[in-house]
Formats: sequence, structure tokens, C-alpha cells
Amino acid sequence: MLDSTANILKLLGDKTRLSMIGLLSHNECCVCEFVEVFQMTQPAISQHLRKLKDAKLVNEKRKGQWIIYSLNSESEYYPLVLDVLKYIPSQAEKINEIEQKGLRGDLNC
Amino acid sequence: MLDSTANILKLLGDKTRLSMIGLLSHNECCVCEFVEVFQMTQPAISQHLRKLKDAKLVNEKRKGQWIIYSLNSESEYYPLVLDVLKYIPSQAEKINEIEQKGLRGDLNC
DNA sequence: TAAATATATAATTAATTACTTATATAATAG
DNA sequence: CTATTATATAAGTAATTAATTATATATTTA
Repeated sequence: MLDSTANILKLLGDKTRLSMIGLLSHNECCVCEFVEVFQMTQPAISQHLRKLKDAKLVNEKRKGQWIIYSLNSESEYYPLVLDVLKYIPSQAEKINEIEQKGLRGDLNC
Repeated sequence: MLDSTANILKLLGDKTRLSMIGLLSHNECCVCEFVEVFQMTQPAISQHLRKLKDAKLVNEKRKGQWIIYSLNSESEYYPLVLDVLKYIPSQAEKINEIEQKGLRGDLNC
């Protein structure tokens, strides 16, 4: 339990992944949205998502050509995630930003 | 706030430091006790404590030849620490262990 | 004051992590 | 069926982190 909790905290202890979790607490997101929000290469984003998925903190589902990620509320560590989210500002605006820039529409996702 | 929270989580995302914080939530501890508990070299322990101190998660005070570490309940992140501690087993037994082995007495601290 | 004890710091090394580029796979549109 | 779009994976590199050994500092005791 201590080791596995430490591993979850290590995952959350990266600002990109922590922000991803914050975003996912508001909306499901596809990879291309994260790429826009974080101004990071697509493989870098996919690799962060892979770690979150391996730890079962997020779920993925395919929707046509997109892979949609969502918070896994069934996770043993979901309550910890919710507790942690109390300590970061809302990430909702980051989604609004790309919607306002019209980027979200452009990406068709 | 997101970055600083991520940094705190990164610090807590190491099993040695997480266990240290768990121990400190029960008792103040000196460095030599951590050395016994974690079977790790003294410099390794001091370096972990340094990181926790730099982040102001712990306080140190000198008591004769010993440096006593304690949780800093004044920290902005103390509430986060308390939330996180709900997800790990009590570390109290680790102190009991070394007391039973008589080591704590032997060390005179 | 010299020896012993407790702790910290510096320097090095080993291990881990994050990111990049290149490539592969899967779905859709023409 | 080919081109395009979305995503994943692999391989390599750079950066960061954890641990070790050696040494320095501070306190206590003889």
C-alpha cells in the first residue's frame, strides 16, 4: 500500500500529468486536445497518458479515429485523486482557451 | 499553484520520504532513527530530509547532539499531507520495531 | 582539550525519467 | 485502394534523481 501510493503520487507529481488529471476531472479529452493545451509533441503526450493508463488512473475508449481519455472513477486511488485535485486551480479554462481560439473545432474532436 | 503542488507530490512520491512523513505524523524523529528504520546510509537519509525541509514540509530543531525532525503543521501543504496520509498504512509500528529491538535505547535518542 | 557521536555536505556514479525523432498501426475520406 | 488523420510505440538522448563514499561541522563526554 505504501509503495503503490508512492507510485501514484509520483505520477501525479509531474505538472503535465497533474494538469491532465485536472482537465479530465471536467471533460473527457482526446490526445489532440492535450497536444494543443500543453504545446508538446504528440508522442510526449501519449507517453504521459500511457503511464496514467498503466496505473489505471484513466480509461481510454475509441471513438472513430479518436481515442478518448477519461478519469477512472473505479480506481482504488480515485479518492486520492479527488483529494489532490482540491489543491490545484481549476484546469477548465485551458479547454475554454483552445475552444475560443477555434482550435478545438479545427481539430474536429 | 499547480507547479508547486506537483513538486510536493513528487517529494511524497518516493517511498522512503512518504514513510518518513508517516512516521513523523506519529512522533518527532532524529536522523539516527530513520537510519535504523530504513536500513539506509546516514547521508542518504539526510538528503531526503533536506528535500523535505527545503519544501518546508518538516521542521528541524537541535536537541543537544541530535537534530529532531517534525512535521511542519504550519505548511501551506500540511492539509495535503494529511489527506495523503489517509492512503498509507500507519508507520507507527516501524518505530515500535526499533524500540523492541532495543535499538532506539542503544542509540540514546 | 582530545575522542566519540550525530549530522550535513560535496563529489561521484548509477538509475530513472522526460523528451525527441522516426516509424508503425488503425480508422476514415476520397 | 490510397491518402489523410489520430494515435502508439521504439530507440536514442538529455536531464534529473537517488545512492554511495569521503569529508566537514557541531556537540558531548572523558
